[in-house]
Amino acid sequence: MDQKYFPKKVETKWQKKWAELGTFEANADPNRQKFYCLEMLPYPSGRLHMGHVRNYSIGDALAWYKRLHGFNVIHPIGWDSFGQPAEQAAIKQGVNPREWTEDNISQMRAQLKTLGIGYDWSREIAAHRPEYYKFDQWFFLKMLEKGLAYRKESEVNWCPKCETTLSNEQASGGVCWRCGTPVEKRSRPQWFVKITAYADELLEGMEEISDGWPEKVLTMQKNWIGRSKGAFVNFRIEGGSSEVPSVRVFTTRIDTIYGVNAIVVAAGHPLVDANIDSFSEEVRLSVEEILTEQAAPTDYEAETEKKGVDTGLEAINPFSGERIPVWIGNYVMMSYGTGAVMSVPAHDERDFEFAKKYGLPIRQVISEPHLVHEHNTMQALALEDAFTEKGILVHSDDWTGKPSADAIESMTAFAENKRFGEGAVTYRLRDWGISRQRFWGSPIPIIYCPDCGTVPVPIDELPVELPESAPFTGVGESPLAKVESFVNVECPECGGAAERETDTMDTFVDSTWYYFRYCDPHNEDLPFEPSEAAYWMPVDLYIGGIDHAVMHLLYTRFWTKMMRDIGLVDFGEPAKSLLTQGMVVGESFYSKTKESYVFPEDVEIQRDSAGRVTGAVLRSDVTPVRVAVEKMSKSKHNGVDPDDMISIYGADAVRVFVLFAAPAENELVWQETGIEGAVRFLQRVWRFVLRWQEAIESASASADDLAAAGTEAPKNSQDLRRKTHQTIIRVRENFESGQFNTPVAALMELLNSMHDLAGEPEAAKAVEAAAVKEAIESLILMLAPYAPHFCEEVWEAVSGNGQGIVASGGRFPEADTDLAKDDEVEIAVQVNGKLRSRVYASPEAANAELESLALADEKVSEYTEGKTVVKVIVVPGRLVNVVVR
RNA sequence: GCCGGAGUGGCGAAAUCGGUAUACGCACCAGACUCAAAAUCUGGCGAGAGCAAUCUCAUGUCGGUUCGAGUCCGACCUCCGGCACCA
Repeated sequence: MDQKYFPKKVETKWQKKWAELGTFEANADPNRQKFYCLEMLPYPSGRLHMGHVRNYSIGDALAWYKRLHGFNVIHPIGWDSFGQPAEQAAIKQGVNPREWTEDNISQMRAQLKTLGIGYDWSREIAAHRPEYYKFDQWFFLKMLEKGLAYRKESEVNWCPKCETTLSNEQASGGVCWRCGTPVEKRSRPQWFVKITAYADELLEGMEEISDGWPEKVLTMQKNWIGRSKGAFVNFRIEGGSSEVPSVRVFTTRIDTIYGVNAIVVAAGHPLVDANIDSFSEEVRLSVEEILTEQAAPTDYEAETEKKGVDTGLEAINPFSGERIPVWIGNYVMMSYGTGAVMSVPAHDERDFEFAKKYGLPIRQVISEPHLVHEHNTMQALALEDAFTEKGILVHSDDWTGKPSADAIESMTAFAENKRFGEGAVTYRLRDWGISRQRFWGSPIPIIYCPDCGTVPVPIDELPVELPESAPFTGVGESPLAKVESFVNVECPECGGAAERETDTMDTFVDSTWYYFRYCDPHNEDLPFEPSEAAYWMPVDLYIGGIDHAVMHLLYTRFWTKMMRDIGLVDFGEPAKSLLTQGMVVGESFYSKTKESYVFPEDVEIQRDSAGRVTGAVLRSDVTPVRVAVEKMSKSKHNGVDPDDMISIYGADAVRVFVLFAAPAENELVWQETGIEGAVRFLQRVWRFVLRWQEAIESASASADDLAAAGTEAPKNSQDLRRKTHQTIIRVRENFESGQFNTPVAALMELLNSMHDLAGEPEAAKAVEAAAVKEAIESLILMLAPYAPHFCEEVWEAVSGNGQGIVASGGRFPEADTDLAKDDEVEIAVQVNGKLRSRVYASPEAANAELESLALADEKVSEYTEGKTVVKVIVVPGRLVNVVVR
């Protein structure tokens, strides 16, 4: 241990040692309890950003914590290395996507090693390598076999000028990213995976994981799946083409059917197609307008006004026999449900708005129970708003007077009997489209033969490898379609000339099962050996951004169930618990005059006397600058390069800071001054240990002697031991509940107490030195998850063992609850709920004792004098509240 | 627009079970050490009133439940995430 703390030196030393000793390599061992700590797979952009640092620091802290508890910890990493940026770089800069990706991975791997995250590098995987994507293809074929993969027509963003498919990002703002041409939607055949077959199971499985997953994530998934129980009802159409004699709607509220004032269909509904020639000019124009509007990429910001047009057709309400108009509305989507709805304005908000706008009749058929009588006598009541609750039916023939729930049941049965409808369950969830018209992804292993049709590539011919390169023009068909040697192939069935599928898979496919692959990363025959996965899986803690709450996490839950059904695993939920971390944000400065983001060093921040930011100006010309806190990015000049931070402050300080600064779930505002506090803390620990090193080495007192000294020990030592053991309890509790910021605060407090209570090492008695030794060792072991290099170095100095903390038997300290007990606690005394005084008592003091102590208190009598004590509430060990009148 | 969150000192935050609001850190102020500075150490630090003891107010806003609300309930405001081809 050097006289001064040199982070770089310590970190280099231990990173080398860890690699040599294989400290973080894990092997399945049925005799040991495993712990699977997983962080979300990064996209190899080339540079680590603070979000990564945060994600991996959290994971590594927990991995260390579990190792210190004797768990067999697996903590792997890999690369989500397929995807758009590599292909974008190929188009823009002419680089080879494979080389570009490999370079990025090398850079980021080096950065991760500098950070000292304890990964098992022998398990590293990368999605773009054939040995990995072979099994994307393998899974696809398995799903095809099971009927879980199928092809259908579906829309893509299309640039008519570049004649190419665009991602939503490339089509943002409704125009092509390269040429600015307005983007259209175009239909083409694409492959889908039947996630909807697992919709109910995805809902049911939530119960199993509800303890470990944030409720908000499960709620979001629940809403995304959007299960609704209801009924299909067919409405006969009068006066239209015989091609489409009726329209089917789905409703969850069949009980409101006597209030239907119209049928509203989507512009793309077959009824519209079938009758388009008989429609008036006005209707035809509206249809076209709505279709054009719906063909543009969705702009979520813009509020779409409800629009519609009466087709002139009529539908017959099968319950009442009433004739109602058929409308076309822009708020009805062909892709959702049946593409037609029954409009019940009195009981649905959207229908209400629509009816108000077009002056359609609004008839109330559900009433609040206490108003039923009025509704039976009056025809209708002018409604202010739609009444969407369930209630009692009115004006509904035989069903009048029935409660909604009963009516829904019997009306559905009636529709089934009369064969114009049936009960049904629908989902908002749609099947997962996995086709991408791109090069940089896993090829879909399908061959199209003019004679045999769609033929799967035989499983023993996998992988279908991507060619070395392709023409990357950004124009025309996917680059892969232009590589003849790839496209032209013999049909596996008839041997005739055939063509390969040139679409590749969505990169979400790669990330659905990567953490299963970590269990057995070099398997050539199977995605993983079931026995390996059986040991390591499921994941004990999965850590990643909240932005993945729905899609990735739903896909991967689905994939797990699919893998269970093909016999690879015997469970259906891949992760026991989930921690969603917040974003890392930084202050950004936008100059209105320059219309661009400017560098922080060019900005002068103005504050009021209290220190609040009131504004900012550009140093050069004193023009105003807008200050915001936004997600870090290069273009906003508010990013921080982790490498810079590490070289200035050291990896340990960076890690301590990101974990200390905010709870993992919160947004983290990057402030460089904060990290200096982290370094200062480490340096204080270093100096303290250095000062005491000699004294604690010569301290002969063992733990037993310490215990024997008991109450005979000097007060300072007793106080220090109490603080040490209280800290152990706190840190443990916090870790177990997923709090990573508060343990650091607790450790800082412990260090402060050590300073206050330790005294001078030269004058310390054996018992005192032993108490200090206990504090130091506990502190180091508890700090190791945050600052592993630092703690390894200090541990080596105090223990004399250079094999590393875990290998030399270092374990998380155990708390002695007796030692942690306070002699005396402060009890708050309130009068009528307001804090008036404090009394001191033993933590075990009985309620009656606390009550009399409180009532005897001078301050309390001041407030109770002349009044009657109505009630005294005592919370043991906390407070006494005297209620007077 | 739909779905899901979050708002506590100058700043990051703590209080996890309805029980002493502001632990810990940053910034700032004062002092010690120093020729000086840095580093380090000591002390102060929500707002207002008061010489002081102390009192009043304060957890986005408004209202409610309770002996007691940052915490529970209702309405609102602001900001953030997701919305199926960024990952």
